[in-house]
Amino acid sequence: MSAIKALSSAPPLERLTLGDQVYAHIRKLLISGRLAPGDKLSLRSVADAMGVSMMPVREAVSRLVADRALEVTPNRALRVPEMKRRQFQDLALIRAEIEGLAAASAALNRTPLQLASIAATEQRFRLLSRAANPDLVEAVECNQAFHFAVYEASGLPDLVEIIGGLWLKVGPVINLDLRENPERLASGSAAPLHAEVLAAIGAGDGKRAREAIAADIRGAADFILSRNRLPD
Amino acid sequence: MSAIKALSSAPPLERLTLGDQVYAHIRKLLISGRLAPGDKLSLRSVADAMGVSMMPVREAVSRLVADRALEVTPNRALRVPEMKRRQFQDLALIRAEIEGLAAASAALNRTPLQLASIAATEQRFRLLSRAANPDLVEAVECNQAFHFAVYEASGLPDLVEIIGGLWLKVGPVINLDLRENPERLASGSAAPLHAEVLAAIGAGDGKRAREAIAADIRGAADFILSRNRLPD
DNA sequence: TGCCGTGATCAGTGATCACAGTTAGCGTCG
DNA sequence: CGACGCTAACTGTGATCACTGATCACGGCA
Repeated sequence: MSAIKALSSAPPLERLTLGDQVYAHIRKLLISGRLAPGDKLSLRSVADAMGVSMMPVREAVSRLVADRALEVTPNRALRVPEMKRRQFQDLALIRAEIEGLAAASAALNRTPLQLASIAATEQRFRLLSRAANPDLVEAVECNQAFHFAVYEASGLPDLVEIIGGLWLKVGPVINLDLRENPERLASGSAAPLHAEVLAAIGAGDGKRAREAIAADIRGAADFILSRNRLPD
Repeated sequence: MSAIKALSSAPPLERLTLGDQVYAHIRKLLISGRLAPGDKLSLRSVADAMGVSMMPVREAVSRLVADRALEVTPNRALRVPEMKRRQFQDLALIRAEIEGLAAASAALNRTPLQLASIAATEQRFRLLSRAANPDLVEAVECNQAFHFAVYEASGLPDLVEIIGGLWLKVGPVINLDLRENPERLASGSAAPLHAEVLAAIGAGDGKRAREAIAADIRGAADFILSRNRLPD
């Protein structure tokens, strides 16, 4: 029995199907903006590109379609949805509320370890946004890491999942825009607001954390809307 | 050309795949509580029961698993997830916030037609909950119809979709409980709170609508938690 | 020269087959 | 009589094939 016990200490042993891997891959491409709105995909081409059969791709795509991260047109074409201006505004409103709740909850429930993790990503993002020639891909990932470090600290996994779905929708717009307007990183108010979030969470001030996150989201959304790259 | 015009007047012609129909069917079973936590399914049995092959069922189930409305255990068993007590509390908190936002937005954005629809479902629910021997299945559906009439009136389809995902998770618990404790319908505070929601939306008072919806959600959650049927 | 029918080609959807892993039931041995 | 071990049925996953429908280019007719 002792041998059994020794073995059972290791195995979280999560199941990783091919479908899950394909899903994770496409999801990352979407959130980082490497798949832009309007881009077309096909099950067979993705299957060939990833070296698997069509089945795992179908499974992954059906989930992404359910998340509205992809869409099948009436013509049976598969593509990244265009985001209407109005929808983008609505999503910013929704995100401010939901991610604000997560930030407020994080201020009350975060562990010291989680606070340290938030502080670390905040510092990394601050240095990155100050750099003379920042790596945009890294900046995008770092911004995401900071936000989700905060949200994870809320202790509400169901809420984090909802937020992930929202990022999946706005990711192509936000990160594609950042790629084309790199100056937003330095001139924007993201870095100081992140610092404000960190300070509020450290102080256990839920209300302040909520407002800072909401301001961060609204700031980025207003910037993108002002550029007027969205249809409608 | 006039003949062409005559033809084009009719056909919205929406696409309805078998996978979509299977998804809608299982989803309805879950939300109405006819599939209870712990219930086991299998792709083949569902396929046989619905008279289709395994493929559409796979497509539907993969979406439901992505929504956490179903889960595949490491043993490859497929079942309705058990809800931990803690998770149910968290979901009530999240729902109060998100559905509260939808109600507040509905108070500001509802059309007269939507207001009438909300009033109609409110009245139906009120009569039903006063009845001597209420039809529980109908009451469950009517309660759902009222809530979503409110949320639809928010004018935020993305938000409605998120709420749908939340109901998918809590549906099996809430409606299974209602089935076993029918007295909650008459003794509960749902009917008066629904009336309050209706009044607030009619008056365009977002804050009041938000608080009434939140109170309704918390009331039902507290009742179920007091019955202590949940593990952990 | 311009339009429309027609074919090839490729899209997603659904069915069927193959496989690895698990589970449960039954027979056998101690 | 009880426990162990094997086998058979059943699970989800992945691959392959068949089918309907949509797009587009070519060619013939007006």
